[in-house]
Parts: sequence; structure tokens; C-alpha cells
Amino acid sequence: MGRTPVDGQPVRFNAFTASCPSRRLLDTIGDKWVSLVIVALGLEGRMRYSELSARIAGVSQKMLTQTLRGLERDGLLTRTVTPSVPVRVDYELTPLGRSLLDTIRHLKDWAEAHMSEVDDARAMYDRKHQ
Amino acid sequence: MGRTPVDGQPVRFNAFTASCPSRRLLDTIGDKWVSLVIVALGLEGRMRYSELSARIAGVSQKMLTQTLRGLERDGLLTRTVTPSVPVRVDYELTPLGRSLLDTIRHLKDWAEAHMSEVDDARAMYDRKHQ
DNA sequence: CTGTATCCAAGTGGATACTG
DNA sequence: CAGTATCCACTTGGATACAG
Repeated sequence: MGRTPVDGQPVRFNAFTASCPSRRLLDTIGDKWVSLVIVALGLEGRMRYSELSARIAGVSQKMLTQTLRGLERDGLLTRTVTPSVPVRVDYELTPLGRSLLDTIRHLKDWAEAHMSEVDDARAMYDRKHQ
Repeated sequence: MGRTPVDGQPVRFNAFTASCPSRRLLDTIGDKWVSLVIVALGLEGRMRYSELSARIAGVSQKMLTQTLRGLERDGLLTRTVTPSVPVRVDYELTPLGRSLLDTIRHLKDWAEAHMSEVDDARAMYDRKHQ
């Protein structure tokens, strides 16, 4: 999200720099299912695949698995396989995942406090522009 | 992001409910260019279209205009046209936009503090899984 | 139960050309 | 200068079928 200039050159924001941590975080939590998974695990502590699937309305198997794999890879949750028959798999937030949950709660707070103002602004804009 | 149950039924997260403020906020700031525009305007206060275009690397005219229109519609910034020749257009955050900037800064703080841990987790995951 | 693999429709966004 | 309009390549994600 823009690097601090060290050479006196003007700052130029660059969404493409792989080194931009903010961009990467936004790409992660901007994903449709990521925050839902994190919030669900934050509330329940530990959940099975089937519980997550039931809890998150509309998610397909493909997207739930893909989301969980990505979050596991990022160190935000752990995946525990119990080799019973049938197999049981549990997911749980890591400390890193729980700290991200706090950040997501800030977003949630802003959203719940201010999205109605956004709605009002939209209604007014749409009225003005037909 | 899940509604509080009022009838004793289990909570079910639903990313589709238009009424979910968190989902809508995430959709907004998850957009590739939105946060870059907001942060740029937060830093500079007021900027012309051409200044934004120069400041944000890689943005196309189409996407910059589209992003600015969306943010104007949401009441997050104002658009001021000065009918000179050639025309001059300035963009500036509204108070609502500045309050969102604060929230974005929280994200930025988490990202700068923890994305290196995510990198480490990814490296370890990729090593384990070939 | 917990996935994996494949197909494909819809959405996203860059490039290019043109305009008040 | 500050856009608008159009085309199209690429990505995203749901549906479906299959598997350990």
C-alpha cells in the first residue's frame, strides 16, 4: 500500500508489489468465504468439516476445501485428521488466526456502525443521477 | 456475517444476505483499487484525477473512474468539478471516508506486524507438501 | 465423512479507441 | 484533462461426478 520513500522520490502506491503486506491481507480476507470461516471458528473454537459446511450457508465443497487449505497454508488454522472410519477432520484457529479475528472484528464494528450511512449516500446518489 | 439468533435456532452464516454489513464492507475494501484510493486521499487530502492516476501504479482509466464513482456513490469521497478549460476535477474524502481510513489503518497494522509469520507458515507448508 | 477432478457460465478488469 | 464505450482474455466459483 505504498512504501515509505527512502530516497526522496515521490511515493507511488503499487498494488502489484508482492512485498505489500496490506495488499496481501486484503486479498486474503476479501475472499468471499475466508472471514466467514474465521468468524465461525472464532465462535465455536473447533469445528469439523461438516459442521463448517452446515454453518456457512451457500458454500460449495470445492470452495470450503479451497478456503480451508489456504488458511492452513497461511498458518491461520490447523487441520487435524482423526483416522477413524469414517475419517474425522477438525479445524481450529491458531494464535495467529485469533489475532486476525480481532482485526476482522474491527471491520465488523465499522460496518455495523456506518453501513447505514453508506446506504443513505447511495440512495441520494441514485436519486440525483436518475 | 451471521445474525444473532432471536428464536433459538442455530446461527447460520450467510454471505448472501444483502443485509450483512460486514460482507458489504469486505466486498468494498477487498476491491483491488479502493483502499489505494482511500489511503492516497487520506495522505494528500485532495487530489485531481490525474494525480491519483499518477500516484496509483498500474490502475487503468476505466478502473480508476469506476472506483471513484463507486466511492462517491457510497458517500466516502466527494467529486468537485471546476468548469475551467480544460476541466479540473478534485476528489476528497468525506468524514465517513476518513473514518473508514482509520479502519483500513488497523488492517495495515496487522498486516505489517504479522504477514511475515504468514510467509513463514507458507514456506513450511510448501516444504511439507513438496 | 472428507475430500478431488473436471467442466463451464458469469464476472472482472486491462487495452484500445474515441469525446466534451 | 477527465472521462466513456467496446472488446476480449483471464479468473472465479458453482455444479457435477467420483474416490479414499
